[in-house]
Amino acid sequence: MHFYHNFAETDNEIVKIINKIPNSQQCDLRKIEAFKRLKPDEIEMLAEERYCSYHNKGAILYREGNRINGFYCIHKGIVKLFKTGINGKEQIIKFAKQGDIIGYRSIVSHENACTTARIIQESYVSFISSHSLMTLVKANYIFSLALMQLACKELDEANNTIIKIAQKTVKERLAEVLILLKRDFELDNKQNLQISLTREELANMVGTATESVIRLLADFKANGYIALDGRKIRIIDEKALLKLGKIND
Amino acid sequence: MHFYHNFAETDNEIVKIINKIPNSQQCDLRKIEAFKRLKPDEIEMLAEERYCSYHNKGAILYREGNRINGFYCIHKGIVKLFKTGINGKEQIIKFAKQGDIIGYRSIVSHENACTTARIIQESYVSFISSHSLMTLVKANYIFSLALMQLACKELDEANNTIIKIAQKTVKERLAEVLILLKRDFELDNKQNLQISLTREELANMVGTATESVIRLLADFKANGYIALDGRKIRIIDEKALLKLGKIND
DNA sequence: CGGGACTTTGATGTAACTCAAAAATTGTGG
DNA sequence: CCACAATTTTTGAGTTACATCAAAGTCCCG
Repeated sequence: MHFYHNFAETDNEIVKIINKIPNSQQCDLRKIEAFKRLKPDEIEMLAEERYCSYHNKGAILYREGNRINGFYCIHKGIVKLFKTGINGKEQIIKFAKQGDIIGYRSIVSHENACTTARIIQESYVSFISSHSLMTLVKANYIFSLALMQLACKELDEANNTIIKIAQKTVKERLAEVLILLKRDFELDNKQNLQISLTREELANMVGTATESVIRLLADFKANGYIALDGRKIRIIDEKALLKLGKIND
Repeated sequence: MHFYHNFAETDNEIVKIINKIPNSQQCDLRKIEAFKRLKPDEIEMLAEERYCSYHNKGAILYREGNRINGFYCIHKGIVKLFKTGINGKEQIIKFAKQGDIIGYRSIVSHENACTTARIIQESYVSFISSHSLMTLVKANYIFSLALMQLACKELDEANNTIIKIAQKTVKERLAEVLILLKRDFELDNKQNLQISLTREELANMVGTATESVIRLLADFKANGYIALDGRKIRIIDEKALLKLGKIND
């Protein structure tokens, strides 16, 4: 279990004030996928009203069950979204990265956050109020449609995850997760997966025990599919993993 | 495996012509949840353009991977939505019933259907074209928002299913499924679950083997939690099932 | 009353979990 | 920068929930 002693853990508001940063080019709203269909003046309006901040690894943006009155745009870094299940075991729903928005679901539905968002790689984010979002939805049906498409895309992914967990073995799922991590996140200069996860986090993605992940990674390594160096993972034989994971596309 | 010899299996269009029915009060669009926020004249417009039909058990409304150019409203009956996984094994995503709409995700995303929709209890449905939907989205942002909320609600449910399958045992999941079926579908005059499912379908909801469902149902019966009479299932001790299924709410 | 589809029961194998304890890595304060 | 504490990772052994395979029994419906 983790116990990060971070300001964000204890008081979200204080962190925001401490971490406030200028609306620099590091926080360009035009690079947010969901905003691609906004007109220049709408982007301008958002840029005026949004709130930029910087967060270290371990910080919490929002917590499952909390009321949130806005959503976040990720300009840089990686944010882990997870739900807390039985005995406090995490289930990782997704990793959000540059260009993604998170938390919009809760404000559209007028419900409390259904996941916790924790920074796992130092991030620049913007906070946009629920009010700003609603103004745009009202004014621009193309944007509204884009948002709907985003929700539908995530729904599709979630349904695919259900069938994966229900029908594939742990080994197959782990192989697939490695492939997906390679596709979603760049490689570093040494060809390793750029995202750094603990074995426990990998287990929480796959839906298994930490020990199982460890044994399977060792197995993959022994077969020459991957190379391991601490938390660095390098995929050597992607084809083998594709086959092992029964991945079609 | 199933081999329904139904027209719908071989030619969807023919079925529609055969099954066309008048736009009777059995197909009242005002009873569709997603249309609650439409104005009377908008409902009127939809009623003009929609297409009503009747389908027997076993009929297919659309198939995973098919292009669909509209969506369906369920006025009566039950429709099973499932994805086909490894070795053709079904994973049931949800059951749609009176008041629900299905297939809208695909037309919003301009993608092929990601599930197959099969009637499991004789149904009255309306087909509404993609064009009609878009007209409404464009004209009425409140409706647009309602649709977005629907997608977000389904997304939330899907995420909850993920954590359930990943962290609960088959026994716990089966107990939960029985509870959910009781909540979502009425009981018949003999206090049995009104929805009639094969053991295989139950297995495809839970994500397990048919034999496991059979053994666990026998176990539940032996403990006095449920009564069985063929496919009729009566829940006797809901509290025990709640506890067994580790259900909080 | 015969045949196809479902359901049930039994026997067996194994993937994966759990618990425990050692080894390695990471972080921290003096 | 080192020593010590705290995580995290790894390995081992034992257990079990669940899948698989096979065969018999039951239910329909024409």
